[in-house]
Amino acid sequence: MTGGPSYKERKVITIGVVSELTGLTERQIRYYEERKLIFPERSPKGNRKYSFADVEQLIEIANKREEGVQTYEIRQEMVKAKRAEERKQRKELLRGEINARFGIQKE
Amino acid sequence: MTGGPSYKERKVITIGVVSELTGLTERQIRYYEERKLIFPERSPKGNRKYSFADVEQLIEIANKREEGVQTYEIRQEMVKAKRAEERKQRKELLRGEINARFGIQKE
DNA sequence: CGTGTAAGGAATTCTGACACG
DNA sequence: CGTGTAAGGAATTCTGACACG
Repeated sequence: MTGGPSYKERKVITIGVVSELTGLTERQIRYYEERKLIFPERSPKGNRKYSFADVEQLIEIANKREEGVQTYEIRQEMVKAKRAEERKQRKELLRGEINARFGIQKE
Repeated sequence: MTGGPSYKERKVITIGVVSELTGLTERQIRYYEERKLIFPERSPKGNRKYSFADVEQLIEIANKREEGVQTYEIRQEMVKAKRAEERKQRKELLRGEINARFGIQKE
């Protein structure tokens, strides 16, 4: 809990390197951003920077595209997964609060 | 044991980003390479690429430089540390071989 | 020794657009 | 829809060198 995001999440990789790592063209990578499938940060002067997690996400996207899945569908899956994740988070938070007030000694 | 070097060791970061991350100038970073304190890889077209481990190494170098330690001395420390590491490795390897031939059932 | 800087060139990245389908 | 490409400009990176000390 000290140094911020881990190596996997730090956004430090330029688009050219991401292209090498994923086999995708820069055009494709920028397009997937336009379709909200990937969210690079920007350097001070506006260059895109990606994390290893982004690279892995892009590889998954590439696989789905090869299977003929459209970017819109991939986007829907992502939104759905994200909502499920949030539900889980809220549930755990709630369980924690309940335990803090009533828990443990009760049973 | 599958996908090669981990996030920490993959050489994917360009010198400009390393400069931001470490606070060192590109000139300094290239000079420390000349003095064999750091070993970036090269992209197909010759651009330097660094790992997170390299970034951390550079931060340590920067700290030592601030204390007035010369690059030559830093280099010596690195060589020494590397040798100690190799000795440890050989020792473990040897122990493993001995165990494989004579170990365990003997006692 | 360690670092700054100006120099010139090559490679990178960016955006907006046209093309095909 | 998803991707290629040519266009023009701005920023990046590279090397070898001179400077100071």
